[in-house]
Amino acid sequence: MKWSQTLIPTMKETPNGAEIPSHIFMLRAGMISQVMAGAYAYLPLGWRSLHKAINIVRDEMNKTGAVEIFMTALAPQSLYEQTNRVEAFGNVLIKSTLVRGGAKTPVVFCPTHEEEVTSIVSQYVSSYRQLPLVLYQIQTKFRNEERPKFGVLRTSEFTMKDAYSFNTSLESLNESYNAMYDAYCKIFTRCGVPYLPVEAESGPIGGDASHEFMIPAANGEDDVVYCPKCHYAANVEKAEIGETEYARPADAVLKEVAELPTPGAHTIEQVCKFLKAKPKKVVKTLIYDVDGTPVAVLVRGDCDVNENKLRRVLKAEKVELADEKTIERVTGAPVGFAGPVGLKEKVKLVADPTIKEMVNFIVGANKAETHLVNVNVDRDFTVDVYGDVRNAILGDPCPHCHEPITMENAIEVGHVFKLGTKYTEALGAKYLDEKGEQQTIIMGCYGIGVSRIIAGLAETSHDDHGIIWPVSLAPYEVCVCPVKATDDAAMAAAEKIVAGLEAAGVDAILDDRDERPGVKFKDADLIGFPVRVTIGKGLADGKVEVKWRWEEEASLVSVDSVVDELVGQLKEERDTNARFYAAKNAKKN
RNA sequence: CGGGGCGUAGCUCAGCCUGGCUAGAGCGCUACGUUCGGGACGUAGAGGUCGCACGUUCAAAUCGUGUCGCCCCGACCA
Repeated sequence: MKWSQTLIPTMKETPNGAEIPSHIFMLRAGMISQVMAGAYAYLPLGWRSLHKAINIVRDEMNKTGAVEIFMTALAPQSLYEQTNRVEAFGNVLIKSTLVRGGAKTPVVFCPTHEEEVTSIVSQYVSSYRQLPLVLYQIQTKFRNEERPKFGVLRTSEFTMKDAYSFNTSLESLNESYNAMYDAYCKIFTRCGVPYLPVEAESGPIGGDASHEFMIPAANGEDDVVYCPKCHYAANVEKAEIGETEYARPADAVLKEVAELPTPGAHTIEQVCKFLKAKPKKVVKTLIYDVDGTPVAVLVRGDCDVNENKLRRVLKAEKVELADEKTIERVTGAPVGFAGPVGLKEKVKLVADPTIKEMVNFIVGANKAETHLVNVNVDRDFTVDVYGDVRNAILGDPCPHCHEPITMENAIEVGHVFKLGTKYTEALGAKYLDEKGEQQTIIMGCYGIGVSRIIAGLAETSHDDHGIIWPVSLAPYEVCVCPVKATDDAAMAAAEKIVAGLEAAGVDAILDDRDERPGVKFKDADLIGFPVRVTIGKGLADGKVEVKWRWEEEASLVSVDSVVDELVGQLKEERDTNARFYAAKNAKKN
């Protein structure tokens, strides 16, 4: 391919609005173009890279025995009503109406395909002999994000690989799950992205066990808990906190409770500012509605309540923050001044055990514009239930080895779930077993945000000059760059090299632009082609220059052997990313 | 949906506060010439309903109101 015949609109300056490396470089390298908030068109280079990721995903899926299908992006809303997910998805679901003649059909843009695939399977699978079956597709998903951001990392429309396993037993489900888990590890390794599988909440999709695949990155939106000693890793939403004995220091002096006016201070931040205290000295009291009954939940000021954990601790169905009315009724005060001491209405007190070791802390007074100081648990109030009801924070004990955990930001790129029978039950996907008895199919589902792999790579693999693509995802593997476009001998040599590479199945691009060398080099670095072959003065001696993007030094290679040499090196690199990873590790040390 | 910022040429921005000549710069683009190993230079050009609407005014890119769009923080989110 000749540079002059494709469309590569590189930019010298950072477009207004791009703030994180992946967004900045993908725009500047001319890979993507914004259409509206949360929607990007892939230009030739971006599309090529996305396609390579898709092919790697497809290859590994096929190797597991999964079978590719292609479902519709548009589905009747009624399908989602059967599983109650129109309500569950809420505003995330993009709805529309088809008008045909006088008839109107409500439809949705599919945010995922459990319903559709299950409906298909229920139609055509009826015997245990047809199972297990794993179907997958690679397709555009639509989710109305309330706040799309960070370029291609969070969009309303994105490319996803979604796979669904249909099993007859939990053992079979585990096999499918493990096969997917292993395939995901291979996929991310082949794509050159760092990844960390972590334990995860299964969220509104439902089901039991689940793991997320995370790319550790400073701009990631998820927080991951990691134990450096035993390697326990979990999403902060899920991470358990190791059990520890919390107790007040033996020499603690408990002061007298005092009531202090705190006008206008109804958030932790405001209270702290007002009383000149740290959030660690405050205990937050949140009133929750737990299956219709109000419950007070206590955590330290710098911690967040985790509703999933709370639900499990209380063995409840539904947990949500109580409304204003309930809070006022329970506390006798407006929102923001709730405290455990002297609640107007007797409610259950649930607390994080961390508060046991707190001395003379601050709580709301259940009275407008007032807080209590020097409050101590057991002396001033008693807790009904202690439990792990908050998100882990840096330094909490690991649930397995009790070492202090670390936290990092990460980008979610994959998620595997054991779904169970939630969808097959709702949509009547059943089969007859060996005994001729009717059974409900057991399901698993497995997703990869393919477009996020590309953004995640750019986010984790770049330098000041631009992106550093591994061979496996690079839009072109080799950029052949004659220093002078007007030099006929150089151009002829370049064309021959490109033709040779292409004939051997290497993706090569010829920078045939009549630009000054500096411009070409800068563009090549910005886009991040793994190999640049420079044809300049050395050609007189029969030499060209081969420079790998992530290596400092270029090497001189004979113009006659450069094609063979590169074909060999690239073949190996495509499969292993060995040079790429070696350079990354070298940089780390 | 709350808070903040921005909207002037393909891109990055100045001009707006304090209204007034033909609305500017750099990059990019076109032509010609000189250059040619890390974003060259000269000359000549093309390119703009100043996001949109209404209002104030003799006069609006500039002031006011409204609206739309984009970005960031928060809430939200398989």
